[in-house]
Amino acid sequence: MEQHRSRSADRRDASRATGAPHFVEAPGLTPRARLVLATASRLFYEHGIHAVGVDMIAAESGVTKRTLYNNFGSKDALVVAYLRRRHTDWWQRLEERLAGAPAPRALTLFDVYTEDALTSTRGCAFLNAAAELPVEHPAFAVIRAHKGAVERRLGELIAEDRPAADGPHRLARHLFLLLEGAFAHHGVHGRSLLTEARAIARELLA
Amino acid sequence: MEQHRSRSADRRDASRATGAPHFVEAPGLTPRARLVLATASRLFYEHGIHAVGVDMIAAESGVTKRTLYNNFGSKDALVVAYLRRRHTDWWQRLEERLAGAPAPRALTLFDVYTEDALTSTRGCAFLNAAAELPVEHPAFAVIRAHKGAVERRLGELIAEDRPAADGPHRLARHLFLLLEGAFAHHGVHGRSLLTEARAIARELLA
DNA sequence: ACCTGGCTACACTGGTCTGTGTAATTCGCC
DNA sequence: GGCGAATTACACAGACCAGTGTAGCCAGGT
Repeated sequence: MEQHRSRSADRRDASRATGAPHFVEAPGLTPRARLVLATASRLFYEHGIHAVGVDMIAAESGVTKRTLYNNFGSKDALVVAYLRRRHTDWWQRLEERLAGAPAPRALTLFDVYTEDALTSTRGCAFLNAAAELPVEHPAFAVIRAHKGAVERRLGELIAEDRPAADGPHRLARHLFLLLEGAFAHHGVHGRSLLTEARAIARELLA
Repeated sequence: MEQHRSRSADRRDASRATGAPHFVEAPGLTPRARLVLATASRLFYEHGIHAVGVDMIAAESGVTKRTLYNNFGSKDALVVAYLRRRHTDWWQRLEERLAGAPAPRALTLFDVYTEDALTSTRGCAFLNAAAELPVEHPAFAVIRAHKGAVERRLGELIAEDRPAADGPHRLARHLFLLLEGAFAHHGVHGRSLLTEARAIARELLA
């Protein structure tokens, strides 16, 4: 299970090493591979990882299973790619919104999360993946890295909003808990508490 | 898939109908059925529902697969029983703690959650189940009912702590988000933020 | 004209999944 | 002792699972 590196993975590494520009949208991926990854993302998120087989992904992509395996090597690797890409896409969107956002910019995090919540009823892809993957799974590190990055960025934004405030750490944690709680609730009830969480956060930041 | 009612399910209903006393510990369940349910609870929680097969549950219980199916009828029904029981057990424990708890009793919820978090690293069984089950699954209603009950109870406790406070609803939601966020985080990082969440909650209640 | 990399088509492996059929056996209870 | 319910032992079905092997097609670049 997953002993070889795929050709496109090698290609990606090569482009990184030579400093060639790589795009957020499918860095070094073959067109078919991009298709597969997009389909897998949709299905994994919508139905869960265990519930979606590689046959389904290939069929839904209009691609042979062979192509899938030539590009990603294993289902586990595809899951990693899914979450990695989900993170980079999300992060880029966050930074775009942050660029022109008014203070307190910490609220922008709530806005981006709210955007996500509007187009789905399955909550947070990373929380869901963590719930059904064993901690030894290579994708688990991606999940932890994502959540850690979000929490860290939130801390930075709060420190920037109130430069010499007492206990920015605690406030950051407080807001992070509100975010996670609202998103977790969204996964259960299909509707979000993010607007409420945002309102609470605004009061706390005032 | 799941068209018949098991004999023991009929028996349980009968005991309810006749007003016979039923215990929280396995109401009307056969000894073997109790064993199976206990094993299933442990395995489902530890490894996730999709990752655990009925063969594994039967083997781990030292019971034939036939016995499992004679008692529960289907895996789906076993999952429902798992979450139902998890709810009733947890609820009973909560009410016991609440009985002799000092004000503000809303904090007791955090204490019970913290207790749970001490003995595991996989977060909330209900959030995890919601993450990997389709919304049409019969167990999903159990999950929603559980979370709804917790949120409602929290509202009652807050209303009791501060009888005429302004916006008890909002405060209840605020504390609920803290709870859920802390437990979700626990599922990802294996360590809990519940002590921090409790500290924040105590300040909010003061 | 040739070569190469991406892709298709398709069969196939070995394993696991939920669920069933059946006959023999044990257990609790009257 | 005997009745009936619970359980065992075990084989089996049919679907699905991740993953592989192989041969050939096709397009772009040189």
